[in-house]
Amino acid sequence: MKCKKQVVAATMKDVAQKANVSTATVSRALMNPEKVSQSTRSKVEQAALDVGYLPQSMGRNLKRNESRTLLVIVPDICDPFFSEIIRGVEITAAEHGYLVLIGDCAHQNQQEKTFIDLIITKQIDGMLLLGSRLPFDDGVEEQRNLPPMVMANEFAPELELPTVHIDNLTAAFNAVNYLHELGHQRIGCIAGPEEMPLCYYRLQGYVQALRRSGITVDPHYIARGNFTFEAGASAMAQLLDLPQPPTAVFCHSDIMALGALSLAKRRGLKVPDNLSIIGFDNISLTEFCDPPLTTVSQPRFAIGREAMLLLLDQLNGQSVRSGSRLLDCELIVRGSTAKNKS
Amino acid sequence: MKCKKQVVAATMKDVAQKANVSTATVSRALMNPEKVSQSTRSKVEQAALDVGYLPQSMGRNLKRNESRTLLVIVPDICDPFFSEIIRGVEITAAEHGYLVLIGDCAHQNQQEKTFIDLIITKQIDGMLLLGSRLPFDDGVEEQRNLPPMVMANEFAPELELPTVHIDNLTAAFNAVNYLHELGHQRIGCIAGPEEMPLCYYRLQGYVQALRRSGITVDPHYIARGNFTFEAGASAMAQLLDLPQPPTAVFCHSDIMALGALSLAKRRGLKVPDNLSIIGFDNISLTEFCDPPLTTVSQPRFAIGREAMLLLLDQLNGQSVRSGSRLLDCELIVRGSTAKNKS
DNA sequence: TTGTAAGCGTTATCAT
DNA sequence: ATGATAACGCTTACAA
Repeated sequence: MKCKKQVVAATMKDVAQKANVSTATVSRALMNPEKVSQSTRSKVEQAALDVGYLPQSMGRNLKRNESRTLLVIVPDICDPFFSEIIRGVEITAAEHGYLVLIGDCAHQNQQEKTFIDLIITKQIDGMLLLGSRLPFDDGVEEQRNLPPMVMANEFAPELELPTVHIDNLTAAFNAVNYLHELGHQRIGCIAGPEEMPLCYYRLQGYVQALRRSGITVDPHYIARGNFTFEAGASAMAQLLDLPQPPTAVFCHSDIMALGALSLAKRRGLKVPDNLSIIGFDNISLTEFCDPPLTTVSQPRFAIGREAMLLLLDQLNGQSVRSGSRLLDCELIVRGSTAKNKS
Repeated sequence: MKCKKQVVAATMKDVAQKANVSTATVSRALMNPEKVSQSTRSKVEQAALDVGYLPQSMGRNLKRNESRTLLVIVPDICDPFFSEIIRGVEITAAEHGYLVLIGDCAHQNQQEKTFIDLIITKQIDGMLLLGSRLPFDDGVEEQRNLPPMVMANEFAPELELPTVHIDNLTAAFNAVNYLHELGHQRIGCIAGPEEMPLCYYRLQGYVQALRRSGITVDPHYIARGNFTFEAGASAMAQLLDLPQPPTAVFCHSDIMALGALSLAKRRGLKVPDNLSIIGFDNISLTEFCDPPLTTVSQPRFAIGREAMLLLLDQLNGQSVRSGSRLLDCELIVRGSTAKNKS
């Protein structure tokens, strides 16, 4: 029996014919079962089953003027930090019948224009931002009305978006404080770019922890890097070249911490014996490197999930949950930190 | 001037009114400019510009019975190996006006059912498989007619799909041969699951390289793991427990190689002095670990791009390019391999 | 060359 | 409780 009766997907008309009712009734029976009689309901349900009917989204979406698709803007899809957030986002979206498009900002090819077009052409109902900037020119949002948006992981006060985030300041504070408890006095910081709000908070945490410990903050002990391995290495070099190099370093990301670790080793330093290093994010790399990295773990899956829930709330017109969600994070102590022996 | 004239996106009707023509003419002027007079064309173009018109995909798609959206099935979105493939896929798709949905198979939540539903409900026009299996029960594809598909990275001969891949056998052969050239005679293999065609080829490459070198293949030197760090470690343990443990190991993936590396270190072995290790994939981790891993590099971005091009060809009804595409890969020699000193 | 009208698959309004 | 009908935005015969 090779021939297929039904080459194309079943439509509502098919169900209607099979059940001897109108398409309107089919729609009601399936959407608002309480609005049809018991008998027709089961008649329709049976017919739908028989022909293998599933509502075709394009017709429905056109009528409802929605796409049931969301866009998540990712600064760099190849950065492992974002993978698990994305998974949280997608699973949660799927649970609520939404599809998710990934907007990768790292490459030029995904032009800014593309994203705004997705909005104008009604291909997305909402956006989830994992970076701190809108993925198109400022000012555009004044001309166009933007769809519901939520920000996760980063901050952009001027956008006034619901946000899912950790307490970066406290996390950094605790990390640096841990180094101080280990007896370190000269503690450096390898920070991310100034323009990232994230980094501002983490730097403040660093500063406050030092102050709290009665240590004077020396700007020379603060090096900047752009979240790459190489930047971490050269920032570390910069710190080690100081007359009194730090005995411990707090980094704004694991990748930079790994770069710092690598350079320290190249210079013949033993980690953690001569130098303690703390990273941030707890990407899987940190378990496997040598020594394994002490770092701050963020609940990445939960960040994705909560952000999506916030977005779904907006789409459903519910009062925006609570504005924002603060999630817990945790200092994971591994082998890259030790008591100060200098 | 805060009030917005146009709260909703401009439709073709708006353009038609502005240009004093019918919507049909607008459609023609924009789609088939040669079918309208010079004057009306510019009139329409101007009007479209004025109202900021972009075709709304839902209307168009409904009419054309397509979604301009593709689905890429990823075995595990958190496996860094796939990230860059996905980037190649997305950029190429965007260049051709297609959107890409990511189907992550790793978690249960993304039920198999979901994927087949995307097909039935016409939400996707085609699929790109990064694993060797269809993401739903066998047999289903006999009842439903599946959309155009392309496979990348893996193999499934029975599906008879156009495929983008490297020559796994030769790559493995060269890697193992390199170990032999370094003087190693007892060469182990940490292989992936038997049911992955990929692993069959890599194992064959291992076997053929040994034979070619006149080395008898000892099945005890072949350990299996499921592509996780832990599996790599326990496979390594198994090999080291042999009466005559190998002096070099070829691994089917970097992650397993890192597991092996970690265990070897825990047992007090020096890599590469006492043991050489080769991985597969060249994920970014391999540059940063200690020692950096010798591995086989795959052109991941190109794999994604070529696969997408193949899929687009099918969608355009062009004769499927060439059936399949074979891409080059390369042995990257780093610090985890050295001359046999035993 | 251009306009009219039908249709894609749904849902919503209005009768019945 | 149900059915006819119009509508969402776009494309395309067919007519003019």
